[in-house]
Amino acid sequence: MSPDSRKLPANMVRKASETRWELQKDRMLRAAAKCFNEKGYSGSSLKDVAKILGLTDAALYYYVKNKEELVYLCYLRAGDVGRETMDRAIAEGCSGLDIVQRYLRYHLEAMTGERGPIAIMSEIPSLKPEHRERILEISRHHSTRFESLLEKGIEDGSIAACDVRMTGNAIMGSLNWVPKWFHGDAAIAAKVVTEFPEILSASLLPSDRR
Amino acid sequence: MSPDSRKLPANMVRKASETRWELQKDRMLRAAAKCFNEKGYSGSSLKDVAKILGLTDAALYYYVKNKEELVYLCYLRAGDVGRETMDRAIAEGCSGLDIVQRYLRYHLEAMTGERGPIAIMSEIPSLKPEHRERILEISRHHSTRFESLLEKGIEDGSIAACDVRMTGNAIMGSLNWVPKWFHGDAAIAAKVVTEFPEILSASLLPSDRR
DNA sequence: AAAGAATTTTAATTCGGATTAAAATAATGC
DNA sequence: GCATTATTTTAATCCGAATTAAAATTCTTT
Repeated sequence: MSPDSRKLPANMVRKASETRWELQKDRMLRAAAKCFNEKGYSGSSLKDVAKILGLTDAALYYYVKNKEELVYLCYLRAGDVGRETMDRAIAEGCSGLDIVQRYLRYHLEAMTGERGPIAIMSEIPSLKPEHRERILEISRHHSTRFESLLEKGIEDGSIAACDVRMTGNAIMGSLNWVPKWFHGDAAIAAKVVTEFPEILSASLLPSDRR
Repeated sequence: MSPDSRKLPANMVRKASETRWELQKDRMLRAAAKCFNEKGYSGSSLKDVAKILGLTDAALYYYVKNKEELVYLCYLRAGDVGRETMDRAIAEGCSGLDIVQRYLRYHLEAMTGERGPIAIMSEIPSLKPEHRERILEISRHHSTRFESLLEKGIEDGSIAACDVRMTGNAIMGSLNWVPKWFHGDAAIAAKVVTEFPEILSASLLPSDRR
């Protein structure tokens, strides 16, 4: 039985064993993300994921109910990273353009750094209905938020007028694809983080800021 | 037995039945591309693909040896489209920038138009070794070609100096992702074709051309 | 309309990988 | 060190989807 399904005395503080469980689970989600990014959801066996962790496939069931939940959690985690990096960009940035560029940088730092690998949400249709709806909602919400950043920039004059839908798709598509070709090289990570925000935001610059 | 494995008298001209076979096979590859893009390679059953064609799963074996060959052919086809559109851009364009923009437009026209859907090469690792090597080679070659277009542009002054590797990754990533969210709407297709080349090539413009 | 070829279906068979239950090992609190 | 809980493994079982072979249907040609 997994430790979080244990009954705890109401006033008891959770301790080490649970932290370990969470740490292991997070390691597992990152291992899974790596596999899924490389070989796809159904193309990755639980044995593949377990091997990265030095475990047996059956051991994974101590952390998740089944494989579908494993992807779901990977996608949730990816959604968290997207939301958090955007939150931070909004908190720290000033103009619309500045926020967009910060968001791109923060998200790229997360993807290529400590928190990576992060799962590409490329097989949402494989999720069971409730999970699929949940992830779709998160995904749509993130896109919408990004588009409103663009609108904000257009209003404050930091971003040139554009079709925010298309521009959003173009920029986010490039971002989403990064985990497909980035495989952990630190030197490349540094380049990605500095170059990508510039490249991807170039089309946003109003003529007087170029 | 499939018609092209028949022995034909050396001077005999191939005719209708074979054309039909090829047409059906092409329909099948497009149906498969659609499934694979949506649900991934292993996530799509042959039954899924067959259903789109109004066939039974077993019927597909009249056209391909097995499922792996089906993906392989989808990827080959995607490679053809990439190569052809780039060929055409090179033949018709003048400056490096012009060629890049044409390539993007032609490729997007193909993806969103008659020739689509085109498979995203996202599960190359699932291919068997020979096929995988072949596709990797095609894929790498295409990237390299694109990067040399960027270099040509930098030399002829139509493109600003940049890291062609990163810039190539950024642009091609966005392009590769299009089939993930584009699902055949003609009005959107038109927008994609006109907007994307501009958005994606914005970072290439030298300061005097902005 | 009959013969032969092309195409598809029906009805197995096969196989890998997900899942489960019970047992074994490791860790922790007392 | 003992008892209890946490974690992992072993050893099945189960199931769906790929594949195959033979039969049925459809198409072409004459």
